[in-house]
Amino acid sequence: MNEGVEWALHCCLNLAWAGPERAVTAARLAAFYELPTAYLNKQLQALAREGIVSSTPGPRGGFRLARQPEEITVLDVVTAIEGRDPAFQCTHIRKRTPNNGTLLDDDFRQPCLVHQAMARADLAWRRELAGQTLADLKASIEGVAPGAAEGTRGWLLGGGG
Amino acid sequence: MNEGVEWALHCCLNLAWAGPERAVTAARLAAFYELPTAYLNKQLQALAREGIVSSTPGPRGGFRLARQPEEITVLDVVTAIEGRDPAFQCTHIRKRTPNNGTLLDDDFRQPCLVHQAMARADLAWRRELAGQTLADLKASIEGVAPGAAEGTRGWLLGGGG
DNA sequence: GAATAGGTACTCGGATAATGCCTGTCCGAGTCTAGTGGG
DNA sequence: CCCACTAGACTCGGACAGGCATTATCCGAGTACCTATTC
Repeated sequence: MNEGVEWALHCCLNLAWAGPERAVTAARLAAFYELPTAYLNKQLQALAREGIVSSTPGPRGGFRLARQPEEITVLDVVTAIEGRDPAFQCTHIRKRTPNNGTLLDDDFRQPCLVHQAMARADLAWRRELAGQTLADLKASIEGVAPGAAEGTRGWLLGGGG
Repeated sequence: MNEGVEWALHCCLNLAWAGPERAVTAARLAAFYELPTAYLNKQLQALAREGIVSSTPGPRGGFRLARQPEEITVLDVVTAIEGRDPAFQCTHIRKRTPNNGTLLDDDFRQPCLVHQAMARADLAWRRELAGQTLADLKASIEGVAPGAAEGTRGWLLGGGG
């Protein structure tokens, strides 16, 4: 799985803590985790394309959450980075079997059951991710780390290095 | 996800249909789906290392299932090919945050909640795959394609091309 | 003093290289078989 | 006729290149701000 997924999730949480008033630049988000700025910017662009964050250019520009944290699921962030395709790609090798005369032609009217089995697992994975919003994650973290919210917000918006 | 997963699953099913009496060569399994023989052999080696199939060298050699289909889950096959590592790798960027004085040190005694969220999804995925055995899959296919069992066995063991 | 035009600095955005993993291939080690010669 | 030996062929097994996606980077388009000038 793409490494940017982890970056995107943490950055979205940070943007949630930063609040919607002011935008946070990619450089500042990258500095927070010592990540390569330009590459993180690429991930943020992907989030912007999917309407998860909104970007504003120019001075005082940067990124902010485009929706409320309650309206953004973890799945949204993951699919924005990874794309919509499921991990398991059925290449239909089953249909390349020899002598379809022996194997009934009717066999191939049915969907590939191997594909179905993998699709079920993929669905369970997506369902689990879709069941958690950024707000849930944010609340959980604040529960175990009360200082995280204000501390992160202060560092991102303040001038501190 | 590795393309070999699809190959391995179909090949394991074919080995189940072929039965334990005679081994099936990698070349024959590859010919069944028009796959590159040497590369499929590589995947079968991975299955052999994990004890899912057993290999016998020499003439009349080849591969056969090492266990009963009831004792092989889809997850077993997937992890044999893909490895045991979960798709999401937590690189702990959270621990690289600046000024740990401001952010409470206690924060970092807790496990990363982003990681936990992804791990829960991974667990759901694995649980779904572990819930299905090769025997289940085999029975489902035989249900919709009654000729598959005998047809496949005949092609694999017989001399037909 | 206030408004405006211009310049400047800053930000995102997409186009462009470098790296690592997956894909694909090859040849060698080991083993069973078949044939051959001898008892 | 039966057995042992030898040669052969066949199979897996791991070591060796190629292609593509991910990683990383750079420069250009656009915008807001600041400054200087003019009314």
